[in-house]
Amino acid sequence: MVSDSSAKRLTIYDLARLAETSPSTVSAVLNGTWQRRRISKKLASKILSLAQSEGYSTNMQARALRRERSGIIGMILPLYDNRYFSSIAQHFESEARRRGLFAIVSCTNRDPKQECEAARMMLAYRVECLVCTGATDPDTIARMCAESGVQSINLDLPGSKAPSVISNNREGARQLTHAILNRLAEEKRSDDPVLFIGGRDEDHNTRERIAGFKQAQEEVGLATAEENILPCDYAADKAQAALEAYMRNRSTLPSAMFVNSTISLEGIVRGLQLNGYYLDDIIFGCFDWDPLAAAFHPRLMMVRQNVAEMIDRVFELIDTPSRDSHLLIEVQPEIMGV
Amino acid sequence: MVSDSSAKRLTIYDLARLAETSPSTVSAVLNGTWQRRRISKKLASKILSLAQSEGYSTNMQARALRRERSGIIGMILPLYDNRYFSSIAQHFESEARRRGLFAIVSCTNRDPKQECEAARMMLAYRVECLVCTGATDPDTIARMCAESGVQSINLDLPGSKAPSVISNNREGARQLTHAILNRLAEEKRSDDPVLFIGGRDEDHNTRERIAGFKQAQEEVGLATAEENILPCDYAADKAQAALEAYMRNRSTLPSAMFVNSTISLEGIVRGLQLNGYYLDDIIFGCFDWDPLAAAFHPRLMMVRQNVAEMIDRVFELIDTPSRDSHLLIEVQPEIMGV
DNA sequence: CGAGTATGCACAATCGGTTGTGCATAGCGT
DNA sequence: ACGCTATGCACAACCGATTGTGCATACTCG
Repeated sequence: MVSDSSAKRLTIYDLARLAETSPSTVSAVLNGTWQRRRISKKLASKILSLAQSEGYSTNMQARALRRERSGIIGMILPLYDNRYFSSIAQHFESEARRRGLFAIVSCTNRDPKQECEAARMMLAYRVECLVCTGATDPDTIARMCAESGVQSINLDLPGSKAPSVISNNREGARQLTHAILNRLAEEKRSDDPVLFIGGRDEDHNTRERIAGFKQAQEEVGLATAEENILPCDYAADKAQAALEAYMRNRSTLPSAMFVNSTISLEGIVRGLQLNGYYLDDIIFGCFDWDPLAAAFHPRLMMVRQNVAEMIDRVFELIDTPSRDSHLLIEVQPEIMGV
Repeated sequence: MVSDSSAKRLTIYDLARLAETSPSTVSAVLNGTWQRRRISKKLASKILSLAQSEGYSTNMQARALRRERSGIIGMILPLYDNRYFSSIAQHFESEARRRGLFAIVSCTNRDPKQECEAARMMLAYRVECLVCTGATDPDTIARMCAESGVQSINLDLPGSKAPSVISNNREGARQLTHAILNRLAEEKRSDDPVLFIGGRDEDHNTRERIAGFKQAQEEVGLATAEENILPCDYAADKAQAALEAYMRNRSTLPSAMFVNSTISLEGIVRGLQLNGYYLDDIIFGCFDWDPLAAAFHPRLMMVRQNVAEMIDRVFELIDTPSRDSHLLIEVQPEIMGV
């Protein structure tokens, strides 16, 4: 049984009684609008020090109700458990705080049902804006928001019913692939094909990354065999299984791999270790960034998405909303470890 | 400028008009208390289907105000960016959801000021309970909560003004140290000392882990030299610098290290790679768990704290609050990779 | 000294639900 | 036909803050 909050909390009515004034005056003082309302400095400071000493705290529910603004901004997120998403959550929170907004973040486990449920909750709490990160079905949520007259913004994965801020996946993948190819050339292994593994081919980001992967190879006069592209889903186990299946048809490891996420990388590395392969010679490019992984492997290059800038773009959209629901803002990621 | 929510949202008054009944009846129906209030089934279903079709959504601020219960439960957290804390946030959220509570989580960057500020915000939003995770100053927050009549619970790091749920750090460290010593014995390197590195010696968990570290060595008849204990703070750079300083006085790497967190591990691995050391022979025990890191290193053992059980214990305390502010519940972690 | 402005504050309506209470009407038993 | 209970709902008072408006009193100027 959750706290009975037996200790009744101080209200502006209590403060008014203590200061021998009216609730409206107290409210004006606490809001800083007292000069506009011509409250005397003397009374104002009396009320302020009373509020201080008595530990008054505004009831945000009452304020939200009356103002018809909750002061809350929401985000739904697939998971917290990688650097990319956790960094999104952190930047979002601190930027919201900077603006006097209260951020609430909900994890929805890449499950459309949970995404909807979370969005419904956030709308019930009257969020002023909902940022929809990596949603499997961003358009449904955008529609729900629109029906409630709430602004929504897609992040990481684009949608068609609200503006979207995403990484430039194609260009990032192109650069990462070039970095891989350069390494191969430096090590005189240019003849070996590069394997692309991880992600879902239905998802926009994976498709773009595959396009960038192919483009880079084309740019140096290489063809990309379809058998070397394995969008086996993100999960570690799936990637591990996909690589093992791939290896059943060949005798040697690929010299280089483009791995579509750290979670896929986990499965791949684990599988290779289990099968007794020596990892350090493999050139890895991973479209994701994890400094601990980067520390471990000498030939691991990683794409670090520019989360700070992405969140900045999101808040710019919040400040000056766009009517264009197809607006797509792409942010350039950075290649680490080249 | 955040959404003007120009599209006025439906209220129970609107629904009452549409259903030709009164707001109180609508409210009773939507709350499921209509049988108690002897509303006819016919009217009830009429209202329900109307609410459905019109997309009504309860204004939680209004409900919270009237009920004097927000339905919100809060958590403050140092960071999201490791597996332990992100998993805490996720479990907390899903358990809260299961109970019909709305979870809000705030990152406070291990900064006492931010912790206070976040707690103040949460109290202003009238959270029904505040879980204080890894707080640098849990007692201050516990006091703030107590003054507002709000229950608070410490997680991960204990406090003295509210019940605490933490890992059994000493026992976990003892077991991890034994695992390290066993590996050393298997590999005939028992004579080499084990280095303890990372964490802050002011913090309860680090002290306990050092105690467990010493205890395990004592149990097999080994003394622990103080010079082999380096609580250099958690940060990667600090750990890297501490190890480099340590190495200046010796010619060979330690055969085994007890690393106090993944963030410290990052600095250590990076430093060793930079200095050209071969990592795979080193036996690492890390008091923290990261499956990607575990995949990379063949001799890395990790302590996985039992987050699911810790969160269960937290909610048990919420269900049946304890008056004993010194209550300390310790949960056994698991050693991975032995 | 009287009209006009400035100063300092209080009143009361309102935001959208929730809930104790009360009032009709219908149904039932004798 | 009369009293009694049961049924079905509406009324109105909150919860705690915000804000448009209005009313005194004090001050200013001609």
